[in-house]
Amino acid sequence: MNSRRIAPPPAGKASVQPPSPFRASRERRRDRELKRDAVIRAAAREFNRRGYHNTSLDDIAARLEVTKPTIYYYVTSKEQLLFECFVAGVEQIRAAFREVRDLAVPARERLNAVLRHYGQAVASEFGWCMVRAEDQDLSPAMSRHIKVLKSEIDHGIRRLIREGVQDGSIQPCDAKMTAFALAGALNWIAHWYREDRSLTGAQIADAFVTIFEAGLRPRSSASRVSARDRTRRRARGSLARSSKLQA
Amino acid sequence: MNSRRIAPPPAGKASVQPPSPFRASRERRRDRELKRDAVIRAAAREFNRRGYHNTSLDDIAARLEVTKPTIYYYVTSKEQLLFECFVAGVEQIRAAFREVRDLAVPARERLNAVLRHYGQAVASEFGWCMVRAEDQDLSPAMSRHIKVLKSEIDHGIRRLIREGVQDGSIQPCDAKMTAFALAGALNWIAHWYREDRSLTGAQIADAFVTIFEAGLRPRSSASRVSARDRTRRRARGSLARSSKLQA
DNA sequence: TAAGATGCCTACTCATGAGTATGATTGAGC
DNA sequence: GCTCAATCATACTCATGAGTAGGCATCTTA
Repeated sequence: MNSRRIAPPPAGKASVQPPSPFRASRERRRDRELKRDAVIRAAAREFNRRGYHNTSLDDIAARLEVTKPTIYYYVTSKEQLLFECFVAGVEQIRAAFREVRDLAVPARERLNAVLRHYGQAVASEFGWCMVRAEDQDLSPAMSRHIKVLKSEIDHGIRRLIREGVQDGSIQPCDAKMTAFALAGALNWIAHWYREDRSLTGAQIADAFVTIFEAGLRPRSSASRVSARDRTRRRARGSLARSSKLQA
Repeated sequence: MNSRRIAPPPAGKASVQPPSPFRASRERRRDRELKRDAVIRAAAREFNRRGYHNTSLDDIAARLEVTKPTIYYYVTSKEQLLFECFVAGVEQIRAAFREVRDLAVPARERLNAVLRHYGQAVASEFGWCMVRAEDQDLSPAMSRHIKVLKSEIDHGIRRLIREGVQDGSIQPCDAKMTAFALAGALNWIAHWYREDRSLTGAQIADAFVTIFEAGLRPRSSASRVSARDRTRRRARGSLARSSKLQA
């Protein structure tokens, strides 16, 4: 419920292990905000590594080389920790919407810009919390708050899609389902990006936008040769059987 | 580790509350398999409702109108319960691959068929478990097993994409990223389908396949009017600013 | 109808982890 | 140097929930 917001992660590659500001110097220095941010960021990292329920506050504290009560000095509960991580991630996406709102370009380009930022946010250190924060893990109040934020983003995407259909820059489609598909593909990055970090968040986002734009079906220019002619005939296949796949 | 597999859910709309076979009749009947399936299905439902960690075995037992030790009579641990739910979901997708393998149709159509089954599986009662089963919640052995199954499906999709690019039925693209995007969009159904059940799993899957096929950019036939001409000019926008969105 | 075998329950153990009471230590301002 | 507030640690409490020990019915089979 704190209105402060975590700054986006420092530029450059994901820092491997940022030094804890707690043990930075022997004297206890008084930079509360800095330390609070460090607590939340450490929590995000641990949640990302081991999941919310499998991470104890002792784990997070150990990461920061402090003890559990110190965490509680900066935050009121474990739940709030998750919530703050969530908000930090979502805020990056909200910023993308604001940045794009007044641009004089077709809606599809504005949508692409938002999706690019979206993808990068999901690949950030807060991505996991943003995407996996379950209503079930949070109190009703926080759950409601999160739902509102999520819904806001969802409707922002739908609106851009509708505008794109209107201005002709986007293929006519069901805005709701399309928004679900786009957001889902991007959200899912948080699941596999931990294992496979061969690309940066920006590269992934770009690749996804390219895929969304083009679609699977070949464009006229690319389908000079009839697809049917090149189809491999298969041994035991039958076209009759294929009909039931449409059911 | 049990090799038995749960049958796909009974046809028709999602049954609201199937009667517990435990209290079906006064006499204790000896249909072990049936009851075991009921245990796993009940677990899937509760995990779906409240999440894995927020569901106690007492909850699941209560659902079945039995007590916790009864659960342990059919299953060795909570972890195994999650694992069985996962496998039950994944098996539906594996079946789709088998069914499609020998069809003599372009790869894009085979891919579409798989994606349709995929979407329906994710919208099924086992969808949540299949999609949200985290490695972190499971023992190393089961985690490995799950990763193998997931990877199998992932590579199956990639293969179909590559075949489609080869036979000309699919737009040239990065098979790995495209597979991630498709699977992600479909997996995400498990997240929102609990709240919004206005469509059936099959309808959602169809809608998604349509979206994937078409892509966002209008097809030649649909873009008779230049997009640029229809673009709304916006008050405070500037094209100069838009350049930084590409960064 | 006696003797297992099967199915299920009552009543526990026990580890884990969130959150707290209390007090020690340090720095800032006077 | 003294005082107070900010900062952090030691050492707890306490609820929860996974898993188990042991026993009582009920059914099957001879």
